[in-house]
Amino acid sequence: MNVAFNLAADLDAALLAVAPAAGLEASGFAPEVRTADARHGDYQANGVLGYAKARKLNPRDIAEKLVAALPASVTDSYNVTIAGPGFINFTAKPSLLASWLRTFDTTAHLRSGAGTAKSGQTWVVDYSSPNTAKQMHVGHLRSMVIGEAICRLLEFNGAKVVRDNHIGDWGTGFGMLIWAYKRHLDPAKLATDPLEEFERLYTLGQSAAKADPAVLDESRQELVKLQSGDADNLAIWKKINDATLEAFQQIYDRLGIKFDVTLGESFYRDQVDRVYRELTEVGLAQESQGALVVFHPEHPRFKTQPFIMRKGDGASNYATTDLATALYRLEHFHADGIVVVTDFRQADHFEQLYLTVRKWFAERHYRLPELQHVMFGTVTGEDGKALRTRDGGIIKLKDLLAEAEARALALVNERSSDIPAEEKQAIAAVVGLASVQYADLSQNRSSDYVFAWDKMISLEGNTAAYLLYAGARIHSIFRKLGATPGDAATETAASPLETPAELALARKLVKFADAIRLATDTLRPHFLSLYLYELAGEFSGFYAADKVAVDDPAVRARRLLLCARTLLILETGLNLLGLRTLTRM
RNA sequence: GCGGCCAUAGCUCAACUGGAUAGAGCGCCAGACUACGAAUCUGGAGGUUUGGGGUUCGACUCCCUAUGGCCGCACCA
Repeated sequence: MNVAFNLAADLDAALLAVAPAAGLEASGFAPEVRTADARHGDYQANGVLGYAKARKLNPRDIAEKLVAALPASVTDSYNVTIAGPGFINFTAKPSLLASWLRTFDTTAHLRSGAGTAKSGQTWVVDYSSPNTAKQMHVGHLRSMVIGEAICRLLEFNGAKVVRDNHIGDWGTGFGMLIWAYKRHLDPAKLATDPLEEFERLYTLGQSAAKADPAVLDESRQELVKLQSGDADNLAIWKKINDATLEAFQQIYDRLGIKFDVTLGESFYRDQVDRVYRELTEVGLAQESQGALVVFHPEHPRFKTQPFIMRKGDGASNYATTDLATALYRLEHFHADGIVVVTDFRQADHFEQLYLTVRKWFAERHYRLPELQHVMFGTVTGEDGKALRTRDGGIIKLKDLLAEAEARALALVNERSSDIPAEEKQAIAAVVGLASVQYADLSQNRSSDYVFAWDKMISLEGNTAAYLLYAGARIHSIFRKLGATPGDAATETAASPLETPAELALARKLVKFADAIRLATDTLRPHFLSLYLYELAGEFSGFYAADKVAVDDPAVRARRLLLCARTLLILETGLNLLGLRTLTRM
């Protein structure tokens, strides 16, 4: 039997194919097959309701005609019923579930099943993108964690992904920083902890500029000098950037993030003139109060709120570099899609940017890639305000990760006394980091999220530890029985799935495809997280209900097959989210 | 002032972008280890989806409105 990876898409296509035979106008009919509440079956088609409504027809009649026209390939695999006002419900038969599980038996096979959705496409994903000369703090975490998960999802769907760290290394802040560097540098501190020193200088420059307009003016001039190639300022700038990037790399290594390119704002410095020229030529840019700006007359707000692409003093800003960046991603990477992962406060900026890019590219007949601003909410403390240390300071990311590991270690020590100390340390590193990542990924990215250690590493509920534990338990079964996950000789001996818990688990497993599709289409990894949590729950139920280590070899074999596939999908899914997994904990 | 986002169980969050009786976890109550790992599982209680209108076969979801919160708005990113 030839089984589709995505059963819902397969059913959708089947319904569409028989629509003409059932007397429907195929052009106006979308089957709308989606996963269903388990009470109703595995999949449901809702499309006849809308179709019938638009034509004032009886939806149940239409549903009946469609079902009658379905080919044997569908009716052999599903129990099909019509319910309510005209829902068509599909319940997969055990034979179909078994075929799917036998077909998608390795990560490579899962990948080839999923990898058709975006094959041949190139996506540039712009994430992390911190400003240099500052330490990474907790606010930088979401972009990294969500961005990496999105990269992996896109790759799994067959896209070529370019991970681009679009660092902020060319902004106004550098004017103040260079101003302070020239006057207040402490060489001893520069040698011992450069980032602390840059941060001190930056803060110093910032407050000096705020207090004294003359300093502000001098800072601006430092920036203009830098941007026009002044050798001294460039040398200082380079020193700052090199030291900062080195420090960032330690965090990236820890999170398992590897950028393909690090093209910060400074990379585009010699491309901004083309942006000024083209946008002026096509009539989008205009002078206003000394600056070069873009208005969007059709937009309620942006008709008066300018998109400033060159400042009054002649310096570029992030609008300029972002415009140049969009062009570069099209021309150099041939991007079909561009994803920028930043917090929601930049929503206005990206709306203006994309409006401008669309008009600009249309005027010049450039191909327009799909432009996505993936935004996310604020990380808050339990008081609902932005997360801070107890004394009101900013939480440094390296401290936060260290605390996660320490808390995880305390827990491993408490729960797993029989594991050697060095392995406990390694386990704690995985659990600690995964908990922090998963807390972010399990939640809809657009809402703010409350950072609470206890909920994050508490091991109960929708947490990384719960998922890792499910995996560790499966590994433990195979260890105990001396079996290997996915072993072909074992699996050929498997008898048909039978018990309610076996079937429920199998039903959940085949829906991996739907979770992947949903998470990728919406660029929202939490749909995958939620699925994995439900899968782990389904496995725990199965584990409690049906013993794997039974004497009957055929029963044992089919349960081992279920264990192996659960493990495969669980680990594949967690890896797609950017988490590492464990064999015991 | 203009605009954006948000408001779901006591708490933290889901609800597949308009589908069927709004679901989980924590907490609470009651159970399950001579069981392949109890970091687990099985039940139970808990809701006028912030209030009020509207759109339609159907609304947490779309529109209007009120309230409350977060955020952005001329040279920071």
